[in-house]
Amino acid sequence: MGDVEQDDGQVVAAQPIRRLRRAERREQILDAATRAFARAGYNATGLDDIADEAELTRAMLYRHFDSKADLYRAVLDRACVRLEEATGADDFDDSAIPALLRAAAADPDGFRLLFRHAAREPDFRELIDSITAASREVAHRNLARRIPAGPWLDWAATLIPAFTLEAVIAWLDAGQPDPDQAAARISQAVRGVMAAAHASH
Amino acid sequence: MGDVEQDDGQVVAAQPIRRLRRAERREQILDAATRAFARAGYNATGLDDIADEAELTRAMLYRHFDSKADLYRAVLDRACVRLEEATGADDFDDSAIPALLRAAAADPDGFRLLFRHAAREPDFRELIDSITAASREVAHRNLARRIPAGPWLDWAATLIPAFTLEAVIAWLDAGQPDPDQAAARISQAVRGVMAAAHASH
DNA sequence: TCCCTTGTAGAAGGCAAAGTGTACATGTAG
DNA sequence: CTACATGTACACTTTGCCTTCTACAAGGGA
Repeated sequence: MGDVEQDDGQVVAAQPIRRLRRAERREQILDAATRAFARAGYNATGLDDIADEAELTRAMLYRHFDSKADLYRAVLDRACVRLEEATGADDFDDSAIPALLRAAAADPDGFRLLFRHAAREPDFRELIDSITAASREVAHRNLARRIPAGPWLDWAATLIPAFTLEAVIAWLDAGQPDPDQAAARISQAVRGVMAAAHASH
Repeated sequence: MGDVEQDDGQVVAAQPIRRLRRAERREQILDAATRAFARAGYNATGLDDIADEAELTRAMLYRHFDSKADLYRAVLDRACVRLEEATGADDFDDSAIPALLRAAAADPDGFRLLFRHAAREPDFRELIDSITAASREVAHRNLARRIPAGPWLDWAATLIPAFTLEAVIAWLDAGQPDPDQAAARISQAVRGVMAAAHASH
């Protein structure tokens, strides 16, 4: 029976127990964990929070993942894979920003989790560092055609990818208005930052 | 005696025990804690890490601070106060960015700690939120003269302060080259972002 | 119908790190 | 001189939370 005896002794009809196949349940847990972790990051999120979010018991989490860290890695990995699928090889051409917006809109919790939390967590940031390092490389190559080598080139190559991510997250926070306009505005803003970076002051 | 018997039985001259008055020692602990926390944030930094950094024992930390959280708050408070002193009322006029650069250069660990770590830590972000909220307010007011109310105004008002901080931190990471040029470049970049935000697309 | 898998509920274990206590050493103010 | 605040050293307790274990319930395919 799915019935439940409450504190006051009343017996009420509870939700019939939903049974899913392993793969489905796993995905559902990953979805819930992504939402839960996205709120406060790894440390501040207890397994109970995740279990509640997934409407499951803590025990079930351990039937699908070896540990909290394992679950977190699975969450981050999935978010990374989705991001890479959505953005392609990330060549930083004009199609990159619309692709990034699509990816963020398709999985906003995962996106925020990756760049707002995981990027600052010592035990996990390596996963994200590979992405940001690659972006910096690409930006560095592209900017090197206009900006002479030196600290300002390094500065711009670090700043522009970081700025782009901030702009995308701010767009999510603003309610995802008009993706096409967003892409145009962010692209223009990036050009503005580039201009400032290679101006002679 | 400041001498110390080592594992191998040898007795060597140790550092003479440095005794400081309470206020001095407190400041020294805050300095060390700022450095230690700045590396990895609150959770990933143990009291032993801080004690090592300060060249003291854990017990001493408790003579100056009630708890780890108390110490962290003291560190953040001091960083906030220094920041506010260095930037003045933060009116976001043209003097704001040079002031921000001065503040960051004067206390780079504190600056990074505030905006890279504390801003994402649920138990402590309230301290930083007041700063970022105020910046957003100011930006919102200034931008409202050019950008019609709506999601794009909100987007720009969130993004521009965040971008400015990213730019300052990237400048720290690049080795703090030429503060005057940095201010000019960041100001120009901000104008570029503003232009993109209020363009009609 | 039978039985395996998925599921609940909750107690108990274990471990890392915070927090406390005690004993003792020593520079410095009074 | 001497008393106290500052300091070391280190063992101990507490706590929070991950992790494991046990006992039982129930859906659903063979």
